[in-house]
Amino acid sequence: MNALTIGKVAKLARVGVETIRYYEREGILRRPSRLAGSYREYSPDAVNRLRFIKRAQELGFSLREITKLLSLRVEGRGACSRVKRRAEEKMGQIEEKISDLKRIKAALSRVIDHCDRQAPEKGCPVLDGFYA
Amino acid sequence: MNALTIGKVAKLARVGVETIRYYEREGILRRPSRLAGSYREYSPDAVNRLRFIKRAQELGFSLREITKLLSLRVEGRGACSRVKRRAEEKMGQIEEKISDLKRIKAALSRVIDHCDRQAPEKGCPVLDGFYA
DNA sequence: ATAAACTCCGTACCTAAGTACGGTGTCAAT
DNA sequence: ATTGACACCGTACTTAGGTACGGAGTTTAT
Repeated sequence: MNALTIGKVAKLARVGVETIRYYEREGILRRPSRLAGSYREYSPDAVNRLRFIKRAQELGFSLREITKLLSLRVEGRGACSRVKRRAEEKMGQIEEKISDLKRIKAALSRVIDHCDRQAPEKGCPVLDGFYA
Repeated sequence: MNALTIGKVAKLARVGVETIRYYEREGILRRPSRLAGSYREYSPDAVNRLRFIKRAQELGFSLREITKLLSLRVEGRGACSRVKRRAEEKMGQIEEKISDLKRIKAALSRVIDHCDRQAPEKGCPVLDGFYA
């Protein structure tokens, strides 16, 4: 049999098998169909979903937030305005993240610049740039 | 006495007093000087440092990473190239975070757009946009 | 000068997010 | 048909990052 079993998904998404089972228990991943022998069988989408989850965590979102983020879609009438509001809210947050990251980036670039001109730096350049 | 005690710093930085003591134990915050009565006394910088730490956590950095980030400064000779290399590395990471956040943002904006035109969405628009 | 509010310290406890264990069942290759 | 790799499940353990507790000392306000 040549199915996408949990181990293969884990390897492709670079996560542990136990992590996948954990996500399933927590309702972050839908429970997959089962093969004859009771093994889990995944669709290739599961790999992307896992990769997204991992990356989103590195971007500072909790599993709870990620779950909500991934479920943002328009389904059925009435859901629309609610979904839209949540999407807009999240977009705002993300814009703030981007702008703070840019500030840290700019601060780092000042550090590098000071390095280049061998000017000894006093204080904390990274911090100094952040609350300017 | 009108000193910046731990409670005031905590309030200004919107963190708990216990968090500050925890950061001190973990070496993330330098141990402050003490007043006569053995109370901790902070400089106003401590507040900014704490705010930075909190924000950086929300941007997906661990306390360990944040500590290293905050210590990136040129001090003494020889340190320069090492500092520069680390700063450049971190800048790369940050650029990747920014670009992934932008992709999520674009995906959200597609969700909102679909909402506006009442077009029912199939699949997962957020996810679909991420691995395009 | 006494109470309320704040701080001290050490230790214990908590939550999120995994990670490991151990005994059993399944599959693929020899 | 046996062996090795993989999967099943439930439960227990771990790590990061706090948060709470409790008894004692200090400061501030009344």
